Amino acid sequence: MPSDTSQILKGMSRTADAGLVKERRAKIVAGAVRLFAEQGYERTTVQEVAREAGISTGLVYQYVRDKEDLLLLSILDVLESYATEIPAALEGAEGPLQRCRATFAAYCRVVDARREATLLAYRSTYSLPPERQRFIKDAEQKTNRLIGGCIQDCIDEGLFRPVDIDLATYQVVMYAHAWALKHWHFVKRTDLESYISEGLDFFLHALLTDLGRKVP
Amino acid sequence: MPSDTSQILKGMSRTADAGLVKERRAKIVAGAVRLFAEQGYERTTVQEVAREAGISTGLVYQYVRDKEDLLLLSILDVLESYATEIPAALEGAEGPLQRCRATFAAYCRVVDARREATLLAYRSTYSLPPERQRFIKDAEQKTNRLIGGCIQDCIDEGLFRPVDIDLATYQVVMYAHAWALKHWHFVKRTDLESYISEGLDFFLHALLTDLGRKVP
Amino acid sequence: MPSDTSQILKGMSRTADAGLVKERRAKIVAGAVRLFAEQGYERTTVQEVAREAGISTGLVYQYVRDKEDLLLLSILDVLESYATEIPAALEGAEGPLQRCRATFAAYCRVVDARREATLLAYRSTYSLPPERQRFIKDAEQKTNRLIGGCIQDCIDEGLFRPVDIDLATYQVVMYAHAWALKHWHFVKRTDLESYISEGLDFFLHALLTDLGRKVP
Amino acid sequence: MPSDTSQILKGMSRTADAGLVKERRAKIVAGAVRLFAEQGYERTTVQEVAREAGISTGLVYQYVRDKEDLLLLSILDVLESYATEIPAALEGAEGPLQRCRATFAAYCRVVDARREATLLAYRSTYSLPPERQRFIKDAEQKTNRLIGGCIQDCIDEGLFRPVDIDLATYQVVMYAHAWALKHWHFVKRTDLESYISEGLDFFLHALLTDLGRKVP
DNA sequence: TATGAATGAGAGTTCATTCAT
DNA sequence: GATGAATGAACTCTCATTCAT
Repeated sequence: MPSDTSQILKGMSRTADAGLVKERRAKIVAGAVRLFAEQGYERTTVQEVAREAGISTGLVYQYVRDKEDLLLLSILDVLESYATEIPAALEGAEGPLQRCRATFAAYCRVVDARREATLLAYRSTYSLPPERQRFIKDAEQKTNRLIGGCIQDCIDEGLFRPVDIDLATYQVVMYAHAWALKHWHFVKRTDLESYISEGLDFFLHALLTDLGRKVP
Repeated sequence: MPSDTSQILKGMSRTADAGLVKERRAKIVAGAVRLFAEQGYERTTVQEVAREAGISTGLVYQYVRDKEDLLLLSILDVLESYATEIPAALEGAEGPLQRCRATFAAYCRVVDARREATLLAYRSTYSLPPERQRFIKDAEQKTNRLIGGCIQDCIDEGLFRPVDIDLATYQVVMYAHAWALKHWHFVKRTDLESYISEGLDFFLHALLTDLGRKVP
Repeated sequence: MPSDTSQILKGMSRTADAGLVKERRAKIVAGAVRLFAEQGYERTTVQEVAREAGISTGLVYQYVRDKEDLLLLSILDVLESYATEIPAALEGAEGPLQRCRATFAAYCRVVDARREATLLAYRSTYSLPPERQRFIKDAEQKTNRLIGGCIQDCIDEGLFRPVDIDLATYQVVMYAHAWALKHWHFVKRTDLESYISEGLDFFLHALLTDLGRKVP
Repeated sequence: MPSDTSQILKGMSRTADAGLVKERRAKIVAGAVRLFAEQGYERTTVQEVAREAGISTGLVYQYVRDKEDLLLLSILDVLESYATEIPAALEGAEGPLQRCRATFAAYCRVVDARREATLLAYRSTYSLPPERQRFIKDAEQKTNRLIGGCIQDCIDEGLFRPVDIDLATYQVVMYAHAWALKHWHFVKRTDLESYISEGLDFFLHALLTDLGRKVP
């Protein structure tokens, strides 16, 4: 997460005890994500979030300044899970190509695991003031750099054509996000693992220099 | 657009004069799209839409049953421009590959032309009741079939690998949509025409059977 | 109708032709009575009244100043039918007792014929300004005097006990009105003719001086 | 009151504390009855009801789901006072005839005490959906059975002629209600106590088998 | 800390009435 | 005379936020 996240978070709460703050906030945000994803941000009331978290309405405002804060926290929560789980999936992967494949698959899997929340980020980021939108976009970029790094490595080793890293990265990102964005369509046609392997196939055909040896 | 669109639209207005209804509605929807795209659906008031259209609040309800109707009309307006402009761009394109390229470029250009409105569709479709969401998704599918048809033709002629049409279609769709969804990012790096040509390059590398001859 | 009804009515219309005014107004009021009775005065829109009368909204205001005027006219319409039909029913009735019986029955029958409209008068008179309420009450009194007259005659001839005319009159009035006011109840138990004869029986038992001879 | 009243009432409030709910609701309804009776249901705004109760507009909706609920509660409030006060007036009355007289008088007195509210019930019941209208009519029937019981007893003991209980009951009911419905007329002519005794006289003359001994 | 009753501004929607045609 | 599109005030209901307890 960007270095000033904690700064932002700090300003939100009126409570001293840092441990309790973190724990409570996690509980509140978990409920908020679920409700916002299900019903939309604007249609969800702070009362509902409080009930979902098992606390009183007023107490929510001890951990959050605004309903808007709740949204920011919810979206950051999703992005954070990307930033945590993708690197985790890379452990044990050897060689740039393997790391690339693993990243691709990992991204798709996180999106699948947090499908509704991913949609939330797409739908509701714009409900935040510009400054906070930028904050979220920065967080997204951080994950993107993980992917870009893998692709760069493959190019450096001559495995991939020398394409524009940025565009290739977004091919991966959008493919993963599409699993959430167009899930209503894909769910009727395929399953996650096929989606991943077909996507990888497409991606590698587009980039590999020596198809014959590496795709299969 | 699905055959029963007119049915849905008809039920919305309380005014008899069909010509006036169409004209006024166009004016109202134009403003609504702009405002919804700018501020979000929920944050935009019907009063604002009325003011933007230069009419009174009450009059809006002569042409629309609901604020929700306003949203449906706004989203359909975008999808309709896809369905109109993509086929138009195909005129004069000869041969499946040329048609494929033309479609790809056309889609990106429509999305660019209606960038904000495309975002609106992504953000706010979920604010509609399920039945109407389906209606929108159907409209989207219709455009997708245009793309799928081109790809199928290329496969039939042996130009493309025999990939899953559906997935390849969504590669195109998502690439075009990404120009709107991630515009905040791309705008700093590239322009529409480069975006299109680089995307096509990626897409064709992934699908063409005989790269040497056809890509460059 | 009271002598100044025409004065009131005159002020309502902006149209010169007295014949047309009367005819149109009758059509408008007929629809208004039906709609007001069915849905209530406040829930009925002037637009609906216009549609029911087969004319445009604006035209209603040529024959009526106000929506309120529409209500006044509607209620007067009911009272007028009382004032017309009750005397009509007395024709041919001979002797005070026969006239009393005829009046009693006639009132019940008019109420039955205009049941919904009678309810309208009960429900909505209070929606009018005090002055107009008084106007309606005066109209009602006129009918009441018809009844009072019959009772007085019976007393004068020694057929009835010398009771308070006013109270006895209201016994009749309320009994007739009850057929409308409590119709939801009576309709399950009896029919109009039984209702009338049982009511008469009760009434005559209460008033006749010589029961043995006259009731059966 | 019907056994499921509490069920209906329960669903109306969003506040847990049952004691507070009851107290507040009583305050709100008291004001609502006054205002509805004075100005009519449709003409009274929820804001006015709130102001009358000394609370904010929003708070009204913590104790009531709808403006319509407010009306239902208001009407039930009147009927409830009938159901409470009439039996109370019977205490100490001995013998069927005395009980009958007491009931008659009690009903007239409750109507007098809640005259405006009685009118409200007559005027505005139809503003409720059919199901709730039935609910109110049921409540009314309960009171009517009290009256019917007294009359039946008098018949059983040979004091009254064997008339139709139902019709005799409604004679009483309508006479009492008439004190409210036609108060604008009676108030100029008589007072409550005379109204009661003259009404009783009429009623007993109509029903008693042995007039000579019991009326005076 | 924690509660949840209380606030009140603000949104969507309706409809009596007008007036240009 | 006749139309019906247009107006905009007014009403019901919601909900983020506060604060006495």
